[in-house]
Amino acid sequence: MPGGRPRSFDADAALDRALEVFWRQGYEGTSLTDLTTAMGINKPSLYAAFGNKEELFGKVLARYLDGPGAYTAAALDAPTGREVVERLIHGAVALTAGEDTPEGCLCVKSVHAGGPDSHAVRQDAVAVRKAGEAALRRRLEQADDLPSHYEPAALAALVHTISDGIAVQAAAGRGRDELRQVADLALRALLD
Amino acid sequence: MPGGRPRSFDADAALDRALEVFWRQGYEGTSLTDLTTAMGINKPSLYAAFGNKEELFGKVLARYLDGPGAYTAAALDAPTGREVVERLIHGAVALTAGEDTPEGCLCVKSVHAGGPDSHAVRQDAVAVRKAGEAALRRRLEQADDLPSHYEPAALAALVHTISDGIAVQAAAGRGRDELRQVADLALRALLD
DNA sequence: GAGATAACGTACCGATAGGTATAAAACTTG
DNA sequence: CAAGTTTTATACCTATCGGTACGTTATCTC
Repeated sequence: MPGGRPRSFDADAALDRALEVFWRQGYEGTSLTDLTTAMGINKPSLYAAFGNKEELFGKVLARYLDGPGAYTAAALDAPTGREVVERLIHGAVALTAGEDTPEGCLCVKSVHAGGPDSHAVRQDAVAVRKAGEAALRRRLEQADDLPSHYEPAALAALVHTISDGIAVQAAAGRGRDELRQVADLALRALLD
Repeated sequence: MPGGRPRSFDADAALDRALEVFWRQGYEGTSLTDLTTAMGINKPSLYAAFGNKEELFGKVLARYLDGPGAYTAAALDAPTGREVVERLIHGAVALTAGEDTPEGCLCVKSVHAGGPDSHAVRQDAVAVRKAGEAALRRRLEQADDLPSHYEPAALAALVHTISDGIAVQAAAGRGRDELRQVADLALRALLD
């Protein structure tokens, strides 16, 4: 009883194209025409496969976390607390100033979508960020190699903050090499 | 020979209203209707007094730097390098998590306007940021009380990065009290 | 008070926003 | 091959976008 015309595009590949557009231009700066052009499909196909713009963004955000942003979860598997922090900070540079991807961080960009129609999108981004920081805090609670004056929650917040700063710097055009120096200096200040 | 009907609104006050809207909603998230409503004037008056949306934003950005953002220049007058850094970081918290102003930083938000029509605005914000950091670097070059392993340029970049991170955190909803703790912890890591 | 000047309010402009109705096309199942 | 199903492409919808033409109103100068 199924049947029907098969779709002529790869949904995952199309989602990746949508990710790149949203990542580069932000939610508000991206039109449906931008999306359909980049994805190589037309609007009815987009709506049938992904829902409206807001829902598509939700799926793109999930893919972002699962792909380019996966380092944040992976970093928590490092053996020591210091190494967790190092991986997060270096990972932020690699992500936000990567050579084959747009500059900046999709999540940070989305937090700054302030228009009336972007409320849900901003909330999504905020929720993702909060969950990530909570996971980092829990991981740091189990580390015993960090300078003793750090409370895990406070250190998690600070690492998150520095990571955000790196994303802004990348979005504002600072290059990868310079950004790596900033990251190394931050790590020395934090961990030495 | 002058004459003519006098304008029925205070241009400076209107600019302040425009500032608040842009600050809260970002450049792309703000429509002319949002602006005229907040400013209490209609479109022809807006265009006659401030030019188009892009030019208005330029004037708003200048006013932002001269008003809420003036602490960045004022901080450079502090007697010691340490105090300069402290004022900048604490000032970032006060600015981005102030109780009577929108959360976040207009300049950081504007950097994240990624749409095709926002190119000039993003460039403006980037230029302002670059100038600010250069001024900070020059000030730090003349400080002799900072930990000796800091190069002024690198420290300026790191302080700027942390300041950006604070702005993102504020935009993402972290409250003032928590943010102050983050700032204090960052200062201890940087300067102790 | 008569002109000249400039800001005002309204009503409008083309372009584009996000989103959909409709019908042709491409497949699976019987 | 015919029926049923789903995707495709085109063409269109309303609302709003940034921006402006135009006639009215208020002021200054003479």
